Amino acid sequence: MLMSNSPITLADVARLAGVSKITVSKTLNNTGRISEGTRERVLKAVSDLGYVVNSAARSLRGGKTGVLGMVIPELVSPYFAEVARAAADEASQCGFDLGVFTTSRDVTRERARIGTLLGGLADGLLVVVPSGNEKFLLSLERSRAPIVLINHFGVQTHLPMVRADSYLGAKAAILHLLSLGHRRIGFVTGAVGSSQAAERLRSYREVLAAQGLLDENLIRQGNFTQRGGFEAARELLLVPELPTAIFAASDVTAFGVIDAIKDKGLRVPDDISVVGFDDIPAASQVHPALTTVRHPVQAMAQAAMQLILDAFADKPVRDTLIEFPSELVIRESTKAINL
Amino acid sequence: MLMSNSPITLADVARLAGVSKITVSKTLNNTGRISEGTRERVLKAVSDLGYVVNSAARSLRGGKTGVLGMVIPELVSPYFAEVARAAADEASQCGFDLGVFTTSRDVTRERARIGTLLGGLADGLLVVVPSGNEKFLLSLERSRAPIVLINHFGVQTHLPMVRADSYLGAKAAILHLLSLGHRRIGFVTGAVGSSQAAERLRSYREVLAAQGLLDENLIRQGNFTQRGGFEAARELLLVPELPTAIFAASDVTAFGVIDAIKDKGLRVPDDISVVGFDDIPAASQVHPALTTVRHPVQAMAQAAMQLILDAFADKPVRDTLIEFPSELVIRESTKAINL
DNA sequence: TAAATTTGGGGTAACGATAACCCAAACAAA
DNA sequence: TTTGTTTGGGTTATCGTTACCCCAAATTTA
Repeated sequence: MLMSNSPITLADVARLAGVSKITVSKTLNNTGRISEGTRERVLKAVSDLGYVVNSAARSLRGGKTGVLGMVIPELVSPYFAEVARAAADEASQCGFDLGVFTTSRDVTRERARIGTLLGGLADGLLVVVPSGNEKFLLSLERSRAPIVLINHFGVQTHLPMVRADSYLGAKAAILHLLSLGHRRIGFVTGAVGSSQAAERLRSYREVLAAQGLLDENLIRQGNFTQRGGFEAARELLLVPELPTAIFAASDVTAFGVIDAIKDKGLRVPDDISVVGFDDIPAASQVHPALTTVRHPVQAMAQAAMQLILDAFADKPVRDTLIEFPSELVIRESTKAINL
Repeated sequence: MLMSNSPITLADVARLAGVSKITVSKTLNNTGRISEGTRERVLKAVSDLGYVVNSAARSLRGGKTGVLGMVIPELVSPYFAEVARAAADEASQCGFDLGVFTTSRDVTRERARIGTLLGGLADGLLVVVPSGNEKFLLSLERSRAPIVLINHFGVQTHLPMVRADSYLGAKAAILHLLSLGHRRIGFVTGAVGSSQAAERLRSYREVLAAQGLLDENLIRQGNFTQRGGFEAARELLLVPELPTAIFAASDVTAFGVIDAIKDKGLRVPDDISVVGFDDIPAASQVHPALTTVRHPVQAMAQAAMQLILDAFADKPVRDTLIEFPSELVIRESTKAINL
């Protein structure tokens, strides 16, 4: 158990066990026929030396590294963090490790990075792009390594995709509020340019318009941050006739909205009901617990993993699109309107 | 720009440019003497073919991959997410990409994974261990690749470490509350087993005891989650004589505490002041904005990166310990006691 | 003019692991 | 006894890149 300064290779193990490198390799990979005695000697040598395979060498030789890469826009966003967590869990289940990278603002650098990753470091890639960058996707499409897009909308591509519906989930949320008797329902949007945010707003507009309840004056611009939600709601609460419910384009936004409502001396849900979107972990931890629309991130992660595995098995995955419905989760922040 | 099914190598570029592989390599790495004309032809071929170096091969040859690994206990914790973000920013500044991995519950697997990472995939490692696992650290110490421990307390090790003080920061927070006139100060602890949580509690006890104000009955157990903070505070608010301030062992805990206070019909900070710890991004986004103790994660990330770079440059880094003071950030959740 | 230096570029080998192939010995079948 | 088959294991070549060394031509210096 000495601290050797040079890394231990197969050759070192082979020497100690008195066999050839191949025999060690075969033992560790369970390929080829090895006698029980030899196997034990090899395993002991491996353990004594603390040998671990050099992934670079294995990768170069054509094997897998056992590492998958994931690219997300940012780490500190609870939603992306949750998506990454689900993916990491799922990858782990399948015997892979997941390395999470954040996208670089610089597209050229991003391309280079993806190249690096795919050039032997990772066996495959899960990419979450907020609003698809065309060039970026094109360069991705040219890679021969498995790549799965998550929550991608917009720019056309042949890459396999997994995503969650936002439209129907938002519709369910609005219908829920309507069923509780709410007629004046406000909306705080997500970030400009986010396709998901656009879908949620579109759903809000269409459902309320169908009921003749759409009032554009009850819509305020948010940006997926808590402060954004706070500011937007504070403005919204300045209208002459207050809404009895507010639908926020994300849970984090909803937290800001709730802050603003409480700050004005009103109560949630007694005075104003609030619905969020995403069902991030914190949604069930706040008080009152947040009624929200859940994106089935676990199922998405599973599907994405399956696509990666399929690609490894040379099954065709191009042009695959798997879409999951989002689901209304009713908690404590919504309540029937008090007449 | 054809979509070739086999990856493009140096040889392909060399063929197209009419030079040898070595010339291409030298051109790309700026080593050796290359004429301007040749350089241009090579660069054009690289660009036409969309060539990117195979990191595995480069790593195997003894070079660097340009990728650093980071291991954190969990992705969804705002504090760890923030630490990871800071590290990724800093790595990016230094020309590295940072892959974030979450620790596996299984120590054996963890060892294997670290081995994989260090076996050619990553040039170095930043490790955040919540409570140091001895075996794990030992195996880390035997690696020849640069490793930096972040926020490590407890188990002895020779690995270079960067950490933030918790004791003095907590002391500053308590002194702040005392200066505002608070005499009954509650405390909601962090997770059992966390060395950071223990430090914060120790500080609370010692400072208050020195003033003769320590009341063990005002201490409740939390677990670094919002719900934990909520439950703990709800219990705490059942004591006959209410505290006028509550110190929470983390910002997330503080959010739960605030929820509980508001839920009881009291106001923050008018009735009860609240102080958190960590200064996660959300702390400044909530309303009222949270008074808290900031861990200088950016500075820590910078220092950690510097240690990695030093190690690359063969400077001695063993047994280095860089500790940063934490800093009180006064916002809106604390207020002078109203008599 | 001859010798020394610079410039531009190529050849070879090696990093560590493993797939494909090969080869002895031992055993069974004919 | 001869032939066929299994068992256990080693040889060779290769993945893509780059450090080290070498060589030819061009240029400078003596």
